[in-house]
Amino acid sequence: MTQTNEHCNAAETLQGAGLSQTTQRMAVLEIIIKADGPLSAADILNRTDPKQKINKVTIYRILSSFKERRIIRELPTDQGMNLYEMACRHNPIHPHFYCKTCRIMSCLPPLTLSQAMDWFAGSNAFRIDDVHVNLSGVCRRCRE
Amino acid sequence: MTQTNEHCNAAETLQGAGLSQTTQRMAVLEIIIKADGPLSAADILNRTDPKQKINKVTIYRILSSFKERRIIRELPTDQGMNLYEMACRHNPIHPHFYCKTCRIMSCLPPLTLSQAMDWFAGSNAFRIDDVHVNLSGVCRRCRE
DNA sequence: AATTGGTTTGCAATTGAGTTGCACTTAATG
DNA sequence: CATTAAGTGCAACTCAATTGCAAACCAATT
Ligand SMILES: [Mn+2]
Ligand SMILES: [Mn+2]
Ligand SMILES: [Zn+2]
Ligand SMILES: [Zn+2]
Repeated sequence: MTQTNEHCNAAETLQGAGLSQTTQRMAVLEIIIKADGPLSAADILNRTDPKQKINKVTIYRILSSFKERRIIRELPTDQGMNLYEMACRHNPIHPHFYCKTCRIMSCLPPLTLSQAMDWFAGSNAFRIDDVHVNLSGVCRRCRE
Repeated sequence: MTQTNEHCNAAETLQGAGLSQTTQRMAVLEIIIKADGPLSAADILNRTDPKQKINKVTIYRILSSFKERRIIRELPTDQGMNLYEMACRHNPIHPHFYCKTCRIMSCLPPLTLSQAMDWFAGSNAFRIDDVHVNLSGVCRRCRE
């Protein structure tokens, strides 16, 4: 239910993605690696060293380039903002649970939809109000 | 791949949900029922009768109350806006495909995740870049 | 019919996440 | 070091969605 990405190394990850190793990128990546759940851009800003605060715009640009290079995944919420988590081999794609009250997104174990249904039927950990399954990419018409 | 909700009746639906039958609510609901895919608030506004244009705020409030009463489902996109579709018995919950190029969201047949993987592996209809599975509701800690 | 009170709508102003333009700074390379 | 493309900070901006408030609507009484 929590991310187990303590194995990822920020410097190596940047190098592997062909991104130069700036202090801002290192700081943002280390915050995401250390996090025990998905973070918003504001969460990341709040966790930066107050002595060398990174500009909000820079954080958005870094997140955007990390996402593009598949270092992180972007998780849209119903609340009009995105959350981010590591997309490394230690953190395979999985469902999430977003609590509308405390606004915390929890990671769930990877399951098929039907397994998930069974699991939730027998679980009272969450009261599920909504299920969203969304794929995105480029449709056939737009590729030709 | 398209919605088959031609069976839903706007007036009955409002009555069943305990909502009074105003001209604005009827217009919005009929637009969503007739649509052949999920619509944004702006899409709905564009489809209202120009002679009796409904205010944008009213549309948001109507969508909000429909969502609350489970008449419609809200589908967040990566693009910072929500899409809406009928949540009636004729339109069971299912995955969606959002094309980042033409910005059209297509409805996909209901499948388990593993079925979906197989289906997509053999299909070249879409180039899938992202998969999001999100549940939301209220967590245990927030319920007690 | 007129009165009442609660609900719904319209308009203007506002919020807040995310973006853009441009000048300044920094990291990588020789 | 010196050069230069890449990265960053700041201010202004965009745009979906929200809020406050007054006017309009509607149903239920008098
Ligand atoms: Mn996760
Ligand atoms: Mn759909
Ligand atoms: Zn909670
Ligand atoms: Zn397309």
